[in-house]
Order: sequence, then structure tokens, then C-alpha cells
Amino acid sequence: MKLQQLKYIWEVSKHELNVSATAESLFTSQPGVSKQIRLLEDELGVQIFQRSGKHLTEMTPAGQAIIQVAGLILGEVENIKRIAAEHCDGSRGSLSIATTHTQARYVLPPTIKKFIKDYPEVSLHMHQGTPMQISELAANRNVDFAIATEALELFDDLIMLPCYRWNRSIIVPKGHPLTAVEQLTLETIAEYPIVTYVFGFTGRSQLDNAFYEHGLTPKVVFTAVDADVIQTYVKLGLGIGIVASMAFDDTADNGLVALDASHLFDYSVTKIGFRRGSFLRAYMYDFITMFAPHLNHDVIQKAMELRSKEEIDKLIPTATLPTF
Amino acid sequence: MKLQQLKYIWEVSKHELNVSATAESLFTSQPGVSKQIRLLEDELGVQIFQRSGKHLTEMTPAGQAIIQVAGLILGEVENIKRIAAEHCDGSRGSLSIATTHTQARYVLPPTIKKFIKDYPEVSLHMHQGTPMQISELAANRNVDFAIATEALELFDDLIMLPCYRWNRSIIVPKGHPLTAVEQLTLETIAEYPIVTYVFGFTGRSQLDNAFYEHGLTPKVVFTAVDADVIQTYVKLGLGIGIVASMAFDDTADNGLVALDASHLFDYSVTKIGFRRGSFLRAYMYDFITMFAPHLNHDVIQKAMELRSKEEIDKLIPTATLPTF
DNA sequence: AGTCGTTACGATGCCCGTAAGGATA
DNA sequence: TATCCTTACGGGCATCGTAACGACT
Repeated sequence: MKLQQLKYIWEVSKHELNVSATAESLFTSQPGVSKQIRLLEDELGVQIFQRSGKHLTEMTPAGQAIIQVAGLILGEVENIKRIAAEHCDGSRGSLSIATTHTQARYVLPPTIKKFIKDYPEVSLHMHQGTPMQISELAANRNVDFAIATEALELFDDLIMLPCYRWNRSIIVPKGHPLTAVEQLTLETIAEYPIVTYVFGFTGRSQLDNAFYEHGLTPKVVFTAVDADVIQTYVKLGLGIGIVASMAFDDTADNGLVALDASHLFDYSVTKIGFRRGSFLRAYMYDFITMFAPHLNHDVIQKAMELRSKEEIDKLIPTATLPTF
Repeated sequence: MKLQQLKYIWEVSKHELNVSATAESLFTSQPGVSKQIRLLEDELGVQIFQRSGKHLTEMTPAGQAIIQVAGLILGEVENIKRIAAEHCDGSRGSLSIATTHTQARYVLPPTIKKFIKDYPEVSLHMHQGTPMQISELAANRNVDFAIATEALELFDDLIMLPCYRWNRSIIVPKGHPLTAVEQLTLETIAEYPIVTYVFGFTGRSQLDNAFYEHGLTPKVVFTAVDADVIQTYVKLGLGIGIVASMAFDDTADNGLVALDASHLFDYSVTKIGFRRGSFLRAYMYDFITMFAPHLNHDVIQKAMELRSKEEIDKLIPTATLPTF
């Protein structure tokens, strides 16, 4: 049994059982991958993949169990490399972060700036995608950290730490009738056409929930993944915007006004996630702490010991999170 | 990085940093081991072992961390093999047990007999040694199970499940004055020369404790690891014997009598231990259940989830154990 | 017809084992 | 002096990549 063989079967399982695609992503030849898989199967005496003719159709039960363990092994191999790098030169390395537009554009910049200043020798890589893609990248070890509000909890392999909570603002042009309303209600808002996030982004489901629970069906006339785009269309008069409060820049005079709506919607929680069992380099701990000061070295380590999301929530109660 | 390299550094760390001895135990050449270790160090960019001249003197801090993770990886590799074997042919395989003379001679035979009958295709290997050696064998993956009363708790890598509790009997020749005593006390016993186990075997420390707490110093005139030997010398009139109750065969008339002494000493608990995180084959679960019926599949799996000995004791309270 | 996995084959490169070298206790 | 790790060298073997083949969609 070789590490490469384990890597191959694991990667194949992450590439929809497409050996050609796997080989390409590993920068090697397809017959090589195919052969090593077969050699491993011969050595172990069990089929890992079910074949119909010359196509891999599914994993056998044994294969599923084996690939899961292979994933653990590959993670530990990664850890060894990190441990070595840490002891060799703690200030050098790389850090890959996958996140959504909202985080990358409005929340992360100060953290990134400080991080680059403190760790000039660490090369930083940002990946952007949907919450689902982000989580997958972290679960598949393509990135070190995933930062998002949604989808992270769908992956059991990820440890998620709550970073901060935030709520929404109603964005309207200056002089809009809503600016005169003293106490905003969902009913009032629901009378106007709404521009907000597409589903699956930036707490959209919690937004829908609020309306639903009040028996209201908002007239959503336009959606985007991006608060900039949303605000642009608000300016065009398409409707009122509902965006994350941190996405409104109140220093720039762009003809829009933000009305706080935190009493109308549940708070959303942005989390940082990484693969369970992964060894974190010193600068990785530091990055997390820069991003979320309550997540110091101790808290992170304690959270890594825990098994379930519930235990982590108990360790870091939502109510104690910093609010944006 | 290759699995073999990880195996090499791990084995070297288990052979007191002696590369020659390691190579021999792995049935390979010493320069080969040496070279692979150096290659790994080069690849990782850190020294794993500290060298003084041409001798390995100690592990570097990085090396300790790396070797620990390497141990995890090797365990998972073993698990993959077991998973494969289980799915290939669940009734074939091998089972290695390390235990003490007491267990092997007096306790295990019925279990072994039934096991061989139920699993004729599983080859069974018994190793005998001191409790310390037994624990080491299990921790170093030389055997699957360790069964003993002592020392298992010294190894953090081992999961120990309490199997049964037992106490001691006083062994005397027929007609000995003690047979006439109605209620045995420690004081009475301490008046006679005693023949019992050597220290570190079969609950000897609990025996000493009982006397010590009563301010008594027993006259131990002879010790052995083996109840047979002890009883032989009792028969010779060397003194009275104190042995585990299960080691006295009351069906054979050998001129000796056993007097129950369970009111005088604390109960001892015999445990079965195996490496934390190891995948157990179906017949391994079955073996445990045959040996200790309260340890069924469910209980074992629950116990494997737990982290500390305390949690396991809570899951399987001593008071609920079968008594010998 | 196109996509995909397997087989065949030649060359490169790695690993192993033997033998010799040098350092330590 | 004996033990022990490292370096050097040659033979064998596994792996990789190219090319051709056969199956399924």
C-alpha cells in the first residue's frame, strides 16, 4: 500500500469517479492512476469501485469505508508537512482562504492587511465562490479556511467556529418615504419591491424566514450575490435594498441611506471552518484571532477537541459574539 | 513522503533509537533504513532525530510530533487492511492476544475454545509476558488485544474495557489451623508466612495495600508469577498461599483448601485493552463478548467513542461487572 | 462518434543489499 | 575494541508516459 494509491482513490471519489479528470487534476497520466487503483484493490483483495464495463459506476461498501480512512491518512500526512514547516521556519508558509464576496469585500480587508504586515513571508491565496463551493474546497483540502455564513454546517468534516454576528439594513435612496417611518416593521417593508441576495447567499434564508413567519410574501424583484450590485439597482429605483449591515459604507455619499433592521430579522452568524483534525500553524491561529478576537489560541484548541456543533455552540455562545 | 519512511521513524522510536535493531526487526538492511530516514528529513526540511557523531541520541521536538502523527497514520493503514479483509472474507483472519499466565491458564481457556469453534478460519496467537510487556505489545501494534489486571492504564494509546472483577483466596493444606477460623482477618493471616505473586502481577499491589492500611507487614517468604507454582510451595509447607480465586481448582483433590478472602481485599478488575482508533473486525468484537458478555457490540463501540478512562468507568461501572 | 477505462511496452528512476569508512563509548 | 551510523556502488524492480484497444453512452 502506498500513499499515492490512497491519494488516488480519494481524489477519484472527489471527482465523481472520473479517473481521467482525476489524473488531469493530479498532473499525471490516466493509465497510471487506473493501474495504481487496481494494484491497491489486488493487494487488499477487495473491489473499491464498482465497474460496469469500463466505467466506474459507484463505490463498494468496503470502498467507502476505505476511502474515508484514506482521507484521514491524507489529512495526517498534511499535518506532518505542516509540523515540519512550522519547526523549520514558523514565519514562512502559505494560507488559502475560500470565502464569499461579502466577506472578501467588506469584512476581511482589515484582517488581511494586518496579516500581510505581520507575516510578510506567508503567501496568501483567496478563493471566491458560493457557500457550497467554499465548504467543499475546505473539506477537500484545497484551502485551509472557509469563511461563510451558510453551508459550512453541511460538512461533517469541518470544524466551524462562530466569528461574529450581523444583521441587515434597509437601503433606500435619500428622501424615500421609509426614512420618515419611526419604527420599521416587516409589514411596511413588504409593501415595497425588494432587491436583495440570491438564495443561498449571505443569510438569505433567514431573511425569507422572517417574512414567512409573519405571513408575508415579499415582492423580491431582483437578486444578486453582491451588495454592490444590489445597491446599484436600489439607486436605479428598482426597489428597496436589504443587505448585510457591514456592506453599507456610510462614509461614502452615494445618495443612499441605510436604515437599521436588526429588530426585524434574526441575527446571522459568520463562521470560519477548517478540516477536523488538521494541525494549524502558528500563523493560522493568528489569522483566526485577527479575524475574530474572541477566538484565541486556547479557545480554538478547546473547540478542536469537541465533537459536535452543539458543544462548540456551548463553548462559544452566540450571544457573546461581537456584533457588526 | 512514503509510508515506509513513516514506518521506519516510528519503529526506530520504539527501538530506543537503535537503527540496527530496527532494521533487523523489520527484516531489512540497516543502511536502507538509515537512508530512508535521511531522505524523509531532507524532504521535510527538519531533523527528526538528534545525532551526535554517528549515533542517534534523541528525538527533536519536531520529530516527536511527527512520529506521533506517523503512529496515527500507521494505525489507519492497519485499519484499511482490516476493513478490506473484513469485507473480503469476514470469517478469515488472525487474532493476537497478549496476556499474563493467570489469564491464559485459568480464565481464557473456555473463551478460546468457543472462539476456535466459532471461527475455525481465524488463526489465533497467544503471547505471554509481564503486564508491562503486554501493554507495550498492544500499544506497539504487535498484538490486537492485551488482557491484564495491571499496567494497561499506563498507556494512553490503549482503550481498556473492564471485563470482570475478582478477589483472592487463602490456600492452605487440609487440616491447617486457619480452616477452623470462622471469620478470617488480615491480622490472623499476617501471623503466617505467605506465598503469593511477585510485585506487578495479578493484583499484587492491591494485596499489599490491604495489609499496609491495617498497619501490618506480612511475612512474604516466596513469590512467583504463577498460581500453580505458588500452590506447589504451599503444599510443601512453605506457608499459606494468597492467589486469585479463579486460580484454585476445587474439583481436583490436591490436598489444599481455598478459603474465601474477598472480605479482606479490594476487588481487582481485569481489563482488555486495544489501541485507540483501531478498527475491530467482527470476530474481534465477538471475542470480547465471549470473554466478557456485558461487553456487547454496542457497549464496545460506545466506549471507543469516549476519551478518558473516567468516562469508560462511568459507562461500565465496576459494581456491575461479573464477579469471579 | 465521442468519452472513458484497460492493456501493452519501453525507459527512467528509485530502492534494496553488500561492502567499506569513520565516529563514539 | 566493539558497536553503530553513514556513504558508495551495482543490480533489480516498480512506476510513469505513450500508444493502441475495447466498451459504454
